[in-house]
Amino acid sequence: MNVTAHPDSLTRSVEDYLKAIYRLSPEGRPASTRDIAHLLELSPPSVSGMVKRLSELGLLEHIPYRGAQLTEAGRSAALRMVRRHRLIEAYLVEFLGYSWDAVHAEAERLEHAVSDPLVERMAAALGHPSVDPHGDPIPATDGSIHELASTALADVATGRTVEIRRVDERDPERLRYLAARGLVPGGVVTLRDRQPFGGPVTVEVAGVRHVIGTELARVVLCGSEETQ
Amino acid sequence: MNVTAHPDSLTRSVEDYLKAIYRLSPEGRPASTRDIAHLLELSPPSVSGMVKRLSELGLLEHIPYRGAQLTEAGRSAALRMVRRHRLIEAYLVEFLGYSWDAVHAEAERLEHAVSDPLVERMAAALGHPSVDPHGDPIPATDGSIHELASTALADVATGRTVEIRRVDERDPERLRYLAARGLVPGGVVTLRDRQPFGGPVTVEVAGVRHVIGTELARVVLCGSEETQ
DNA sequence: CACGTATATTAGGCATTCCTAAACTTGAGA
DNA sequence: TCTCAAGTTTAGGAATGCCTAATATACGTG
Ligand SMILES: [Mn+2]
Ligand SMILES: [Mn+2]
Ligand SMILES: [Mn+2]
Ligand SMILES: [Mn+2]
Repeated sequence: MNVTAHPDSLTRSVEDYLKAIYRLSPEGRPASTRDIAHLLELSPPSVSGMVKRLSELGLLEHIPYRGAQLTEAGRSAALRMVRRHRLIEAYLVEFLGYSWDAVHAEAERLEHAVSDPLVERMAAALGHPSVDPHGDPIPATDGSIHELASTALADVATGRTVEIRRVDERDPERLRYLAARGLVPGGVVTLRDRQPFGGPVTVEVAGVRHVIGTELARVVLCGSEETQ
Repeated sequence: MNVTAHPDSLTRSVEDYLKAIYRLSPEGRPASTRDIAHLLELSPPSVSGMVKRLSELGLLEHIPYRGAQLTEAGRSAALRMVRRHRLIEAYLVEFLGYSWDAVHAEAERLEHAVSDPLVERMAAALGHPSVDPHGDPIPATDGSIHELASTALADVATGRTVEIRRVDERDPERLRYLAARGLVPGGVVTLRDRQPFGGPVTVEVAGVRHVIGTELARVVLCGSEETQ
């Protein structure tokens, strides 16, 4: 009803559900119970129950057996959490010596505990950055967000030179592996070889070649235009 | 049983109960249900129930109708929270431009969300301070804490000059009032007058006199030895 | 020592958030 | 069109953490 409703105090669970559903609805397509359950590491029945409650709260619309879709209120609450999460990550790297593989777990808890003023003080201390340490764009306070078009490293044409834009933040080991090879946002890579049948790609970074499996090459997103 | 038990994940509620009971047991004397309920703004039956659970968890000993007393495990968990709380307050003042009246509410939430490594990074950034912005001593990681003996401003002898050591942190308005008059830790005050029958005291700070009501003068703690 | 009040506990209930097992719906393929 | 597997929901239950109302205890006072 009240689209601009200020969700005075959503619980940690509710906030994480909204964030998950936001993440699973790139073009506003409804998110499935199964995918939400998988992302949050919960059972499908738990998700069914919560989705029902959130729809009663006006945070999402639910068509049984079809999926859940955020309302404007839900989307704005989700973006508020995404902003917090990414600014906290940036702050921890910039001011507390964290490495990019350790910040996600910390932010996942802190995002629910910080106040709005604290988030804005961190943003100011950082000079209002536009992306977090993984290259993910940071939504503005009004909920606007600039997603840059990007191509998975797995899909870059052979011979093409591209700039890495963002990397999936969730697996610390994967992040350490990538960082050790210069595969970080801003890094420039040239795709040298691609093996058929979903085989690995060979990339060149700062003159060094690395063979990267498909699964990994799918979570490294690159600028879709060549960067030279 | 396991005295050095690492409380792997106490809930926010449990952590706040332990902190409250620690605060209410200055010399290890048991804390009453009533006092715990008052400090946490909960009903006495809620406290009775939680105290029973915490004693089953080995975090405190409870003699029904008499009171609750922390075990070593409970005390160490409480001190861990106190360390977090006070370091967070110090960090917010030092690095994020917070004033001393705003940090308590923020720390009350953040203390449950930070990781041990983050707390230690904040401590290092601060140069391992010994007191927080309110003058409260910061326990070491091993749980040791140096409480300095102190006298309430309300009890300082007339004519005496003392240094302010610590101020109760809980009421932001009170903290602003005190700061505006120079009544902050490290501030030097001379007690000029005391009205009888629990009347106000007159103090001199940096050449200016202020009349301070008894209730207020009781939460301002001063060095028990003269400082000058 | 009995009484009454302050304090504490027990009884019973509700909201939240999770679970497993059972029942239901959907839709793709036989 | 029928079948059935995958996916979803409902049913039922547990833990946490809070509440109010009722009951029990402790202790100072007469
Ligand atoms: Mn989270
Ligand atoms: Mn990130
Ligand atoms: Mn707290
Ligand atoms: Mn403090």
